[in-house]
Amino acid sequence: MARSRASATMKDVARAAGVSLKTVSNVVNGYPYLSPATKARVEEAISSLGYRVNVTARNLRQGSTGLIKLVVPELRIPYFGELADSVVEAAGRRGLTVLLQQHRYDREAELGVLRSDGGSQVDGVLFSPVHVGQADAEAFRVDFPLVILGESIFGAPCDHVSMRNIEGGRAQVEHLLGLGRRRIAIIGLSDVPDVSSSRLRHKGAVAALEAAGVALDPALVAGPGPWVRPVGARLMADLLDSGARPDGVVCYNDALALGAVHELSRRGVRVPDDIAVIGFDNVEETNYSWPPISTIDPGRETIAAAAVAMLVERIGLEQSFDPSTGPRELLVDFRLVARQSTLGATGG
Amino acid sequence: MARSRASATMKDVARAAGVSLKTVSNVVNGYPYLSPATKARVEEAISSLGYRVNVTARNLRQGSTGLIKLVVPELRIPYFGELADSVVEAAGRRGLTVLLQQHRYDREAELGVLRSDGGSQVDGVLFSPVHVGQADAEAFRVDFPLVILGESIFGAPCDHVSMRNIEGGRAQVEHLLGLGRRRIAIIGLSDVPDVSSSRLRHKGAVAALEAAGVALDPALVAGPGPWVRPVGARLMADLLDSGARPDGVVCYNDALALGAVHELSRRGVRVPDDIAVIGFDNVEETNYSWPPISTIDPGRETIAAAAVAMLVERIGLEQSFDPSTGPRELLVDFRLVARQSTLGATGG
DNA sequence: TTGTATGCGTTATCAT
DNA sequence: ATGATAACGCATACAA
Repeated sequence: MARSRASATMKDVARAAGVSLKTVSNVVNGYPYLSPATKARVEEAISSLGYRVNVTARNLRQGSTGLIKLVVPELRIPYFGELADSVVEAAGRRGLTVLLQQHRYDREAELGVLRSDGGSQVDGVLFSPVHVGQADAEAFRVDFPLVILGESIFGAPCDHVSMRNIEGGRAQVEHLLGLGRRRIAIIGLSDVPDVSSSRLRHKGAVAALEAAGVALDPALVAGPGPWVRPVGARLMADLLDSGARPDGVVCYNDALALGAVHELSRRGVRVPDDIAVIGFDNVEETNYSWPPISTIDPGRETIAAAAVAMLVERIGLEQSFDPSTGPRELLVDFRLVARQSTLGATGG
Repeated sequence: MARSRASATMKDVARAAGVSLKTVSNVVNGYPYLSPATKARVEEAISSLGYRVNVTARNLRQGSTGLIKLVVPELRIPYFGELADSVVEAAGRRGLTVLLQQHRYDREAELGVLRSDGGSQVDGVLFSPVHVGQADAEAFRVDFPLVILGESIFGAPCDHVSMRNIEGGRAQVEHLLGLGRRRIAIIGLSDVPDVSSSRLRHKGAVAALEAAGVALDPALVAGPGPWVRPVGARLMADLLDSGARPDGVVCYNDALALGAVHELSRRGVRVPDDIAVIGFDNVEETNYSWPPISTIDPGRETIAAAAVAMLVERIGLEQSFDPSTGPRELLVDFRLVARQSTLGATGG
């Protein structure tokens, strides 16, 4: 028997079961006050007709979609792949489905997210911006639920989940200093003047050096450039070619660290014997590179769960939440993960 | 002035502009035959009211959502992160938005995708199954547009895009043989009896060995286990601990290869001098590990674009496509990417 | 070139 | 416990 292409509606089910539309709706939505007989009859009709609720119609009627949008630079960057994984997971636990968008570091694309139609078709948006920042604060005043993820835009007129970037940068440097390194190079300093992850981490790093009375050699600071592996490799190469001889390298993300370690290995420079390297993000890959790379774990799952929780409150799915609450800022704690790229062989 | 929370509808715009609903609709949808005056008046009203089309209502009316669903094991696996990236990109080029779902290798979750409501709220589904395969062929007979991605289920009652797994496995082995390796180990042989990537790649690998008259030592075949880095490391360790002394290792995906190389490096085994290693997938990470790992490039972008194109045809967005077309199977070409894990240092 | 009327499939408000 | 009927916001025959 050929399956009919157009699917059955509630009306069809109602007719087949000899009940009204409302009754079918009641059955479908688990309304408790139903006579077992009617319920059975309706369920019978549903399965025999292969009826499924039309989610779009339900959405129209209820004014919500059960969808949230996640906007990241690009999924092929391991950090964002892992972040998306955690967000999809956290959203799923709350019955929400995630719709994905990539902005590929394009400022216009990022601004588009904040335009009024950026929230259409979804109940809310999680946004991980790169080139839209402090200077655009007002653009974040949108009329749909929005939570900023991972970037630090202070005083933005919307909720915001991030990690303690300053303290993270400080911890990176303190770790190397604690291991006796003194000629510390830095890879990943951005040239954007506002409050980016890069500037914050750098702020912490500089503070740690100053606190220890160690001078930061400007010749040992490399950047800017996208935070991807090839750039890490190139910046490391440039440093070495310029005659710089660091004994420790702080990279402001793991991709840069992976590129840097790659370049060092290629040149036969021993890590960490000659140069210790520490990254930032704790992507899975750092644990399986050789040597495994020390890094800062920003608590990706915690960030994702917190961001989804905040968004859910803004959407209005939590009774206990006061909608007049002002913009909130949550800074998640991190931890330093020490591996062989700084510690050396550990009696494997 | 406080922005009203409930957004304006076409009716509001029509009233404000002193025209009918239909006219507003015409303006919004770019209907060409409009007097410039009316058009201007409507646009004025639209912007002053901050009107945005209600996508849900439009979807209900038009019977489609502009959404497709991508189901993968998990996004934190680099291969699937990169695949999702390409799918989102390809979908975007066709005006479709991607909704994400993870099945985390859970068979029930995979079967759920194929249940009748798996396609609700979306126009079509791209599905990358793992534990649902040949034996479940009939389950793939669903009443929504569906394209299987990357897994080889032959004769399934739906479209299917994959790569030439058998030839890929053969190419891996031939590459090692061509470099003079004879004691070839294999990592990643699955124990599922049906047509999985693993079995197909293995089939090609075995064929290549036989064709060359090289015996495959059963003691050199490792598996099963999830295709992730720690498993690659463990299987490599087990091989070495068992006293096996391969001079080449074929891994059926890159994560296994990365784990294996990691373990070899940890033990001070030289790659490729002592043991050459080749992976499969060409994830970006293989190019930045040390040494860079030779691999098979399955043409991820091509696969994604082809899968989206097929899905678009099934959805009915292509006039030229005959909807009565039977299930199609597309095998994308691959290429071998030779790097230092098999070639050795190349005069860096 | 523009307006009127109807329906997409569902849920909600009243009834009974 | 169930039914009749009216929205939700939009697009489209059809009419003018």
